[in-house]
Amino acid sequence: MKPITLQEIADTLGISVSTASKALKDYPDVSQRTKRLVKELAATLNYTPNSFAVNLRTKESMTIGLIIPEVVHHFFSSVIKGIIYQAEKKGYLVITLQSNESYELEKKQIALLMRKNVDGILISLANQTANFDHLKEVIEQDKPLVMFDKIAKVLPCSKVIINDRKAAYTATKHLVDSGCKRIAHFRGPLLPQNSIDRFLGYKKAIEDHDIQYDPSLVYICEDMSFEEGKKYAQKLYEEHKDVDGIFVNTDLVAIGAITQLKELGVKIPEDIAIVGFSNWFMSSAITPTLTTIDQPGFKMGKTAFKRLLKEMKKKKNDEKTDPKIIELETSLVKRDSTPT
Amino acid sequence: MKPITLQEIADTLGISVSTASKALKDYPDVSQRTKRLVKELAATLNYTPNSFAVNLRTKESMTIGLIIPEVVHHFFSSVIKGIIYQAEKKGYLVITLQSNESYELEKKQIALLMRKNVDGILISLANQTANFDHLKEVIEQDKPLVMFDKIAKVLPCSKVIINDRKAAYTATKHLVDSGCKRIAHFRGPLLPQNSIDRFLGYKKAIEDHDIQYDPSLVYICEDMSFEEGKKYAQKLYEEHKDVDGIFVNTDLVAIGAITQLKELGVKIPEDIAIVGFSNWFMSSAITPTLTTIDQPGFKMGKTAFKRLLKEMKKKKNDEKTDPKIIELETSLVKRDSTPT
DNA sequence: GAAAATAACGAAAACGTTTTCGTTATATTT
DNA sequence: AAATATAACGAAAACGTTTTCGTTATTTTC
Repeated sequence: MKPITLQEIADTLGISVSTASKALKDYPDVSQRTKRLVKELAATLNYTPNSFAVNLRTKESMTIGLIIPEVVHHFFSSVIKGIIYQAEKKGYLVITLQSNESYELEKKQIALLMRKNVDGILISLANQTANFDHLKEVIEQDKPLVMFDKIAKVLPCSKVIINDRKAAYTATKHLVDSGCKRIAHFRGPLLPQNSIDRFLGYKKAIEDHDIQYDPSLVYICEDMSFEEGKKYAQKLYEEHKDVDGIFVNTDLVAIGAITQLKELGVKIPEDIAIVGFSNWFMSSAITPTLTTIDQPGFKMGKTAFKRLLKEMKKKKNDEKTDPKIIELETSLVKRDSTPT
Repeated sequence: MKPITLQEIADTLGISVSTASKALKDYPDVSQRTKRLVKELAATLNYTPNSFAVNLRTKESMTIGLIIPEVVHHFFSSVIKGIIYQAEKKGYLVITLQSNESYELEKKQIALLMRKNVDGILISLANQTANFDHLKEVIEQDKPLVMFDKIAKVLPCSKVIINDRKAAYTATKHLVDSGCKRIAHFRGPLLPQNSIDRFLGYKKAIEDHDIQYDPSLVYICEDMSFEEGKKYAQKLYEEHKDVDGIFVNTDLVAIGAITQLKELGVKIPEDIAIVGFSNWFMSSAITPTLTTIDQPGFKMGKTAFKRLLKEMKKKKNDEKTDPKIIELETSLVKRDSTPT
């Protein structure tokens, strides 16, 4: 019932705690015979080191913290999966917290993780976060920190991202190349950098191809829901009969738009071509299948953890690491919502 | 840079570590004056207790483990959200692991969590898990354990579930009440109890209403994907022209089926009525909107943690708790895929 | 055969708290 | 004034491990 301790192993073997400990960790200054004895006894007694004591001694817990805006989200849950997968592979556990897109919560959670002495922190920012003092604090305390996807460019820490602007450019350019002359954009909220960058990519792409930028063709989706996709598709249909292409900030909204346009009798892609963003699994399921940008969530999670691990190791050796920005490749997935 | 310790506070105040500690925790045997002094200094120095030391002393870490078959899943991610939400509210952190539906991984992860000395464990079983020795071990070690959704009935621990059989009965009965005479069932894999129960509920419902059970109307979806929904809808359409209702194991498959049937020109709900299971957010988005069973994931997560917390507290007071089975209510959400 | 090297072990400090139990000094009761 | 109660503090053990540094005893070297 009571867990076995080194003390007990040492006692039954008539040796000291120190040699018992050293035997288990194959120190050179303990005889083969003793090592064998200790290891055998430990195995039969099912000994496992008390992790609390180990943590206290070694000052590390092999645990990292993860703060994410929203767990119930196809992209973020893929990232979580990647992080957990990679962490477990390397012997680390992950404490997950959800900021709910709230700055206040995010701030509290950072403090919480610092108090818990996690070995490192992974974070994707809440939309509401505009002040970064809580994160600066983390960096100043020399706690390894890696941001992913929703980042703050100004912070001196490593980041794993995609090039939203470039991807949006590619998506929009694909519409242009498909023959679209008047292209609308359903964008996300004003704050997070991602939706800004995607908007800028869109704008650059049309301007580079001699299409006049028209602000009235840009619709802002506050909560990026299916319903908003339908709503703005309806509005677009009423306000701009001449639009022949839409670049949508995210697949869910795009699918909402497609649903509505289909009901209005609009032919996709003949009348209006559509490109989404994310490559959500449903985008290959609907009719027509949705052309989109593949955003590698699982890989982003893996990469972010790998980077964090590197920084945690460096820290153990009292080495400094320079912040690194890792840009993951995205790709255009051509499907039936754009003409071949 | 170096974190502040009680020792340092005690030294600068010229008192002992013990009084410093007691002052912070409002022990009665320390003067108001000293308490004030210690608290003020602690505040200005930004003192936070070293959690590793606290863990070692108190033998608890205010951390629980969570093992879930798949993170990227609308229902499970809702449960996770509920767990994290409730746990954080009560000062607990959650270490999440993913079993990937693999028994071997699940076993390893249980061992891992036990070694980490989490205060309790929450688990939803992998489909592959048929042997429960690893969980019996947990119970024997007197570590609080609560199962949810995918449970093992034989284990003597608390469980939070829905009544799959009853819910499936309700769903199928709704089809009968809507006038369906020949009702098919797209079920899940053979192993997990949930798909068995849903099948049994379906079977009972039709038999209770004098409809002959016909095994050829039951299709097994191995991975419960959108594509399988399409595939078996196609098959059903070819093999059984007379079917006028389908109860589908999960919304995603149901939506696949609807998609395919629409393409075949089948009218929903006039020709074939459909009921799903889960109340995934997309089920209110598609056309026609999907009648389904609402499965309260977030609430299940909250409830499971609450139960675990109760058992953890009891354990601290050396009290025993009897396993309790908590059944959450489900409800039929009537939408357009069944006749009004 | 003395000096030096090596092998094997243990004592003890350290990690930072929490909590029990004494110990003083003062205040209260008879 | 003696006996008792109370208030305020500190010493020290304990949690279980890791790791440094001595200490033996044995072996090797010249």
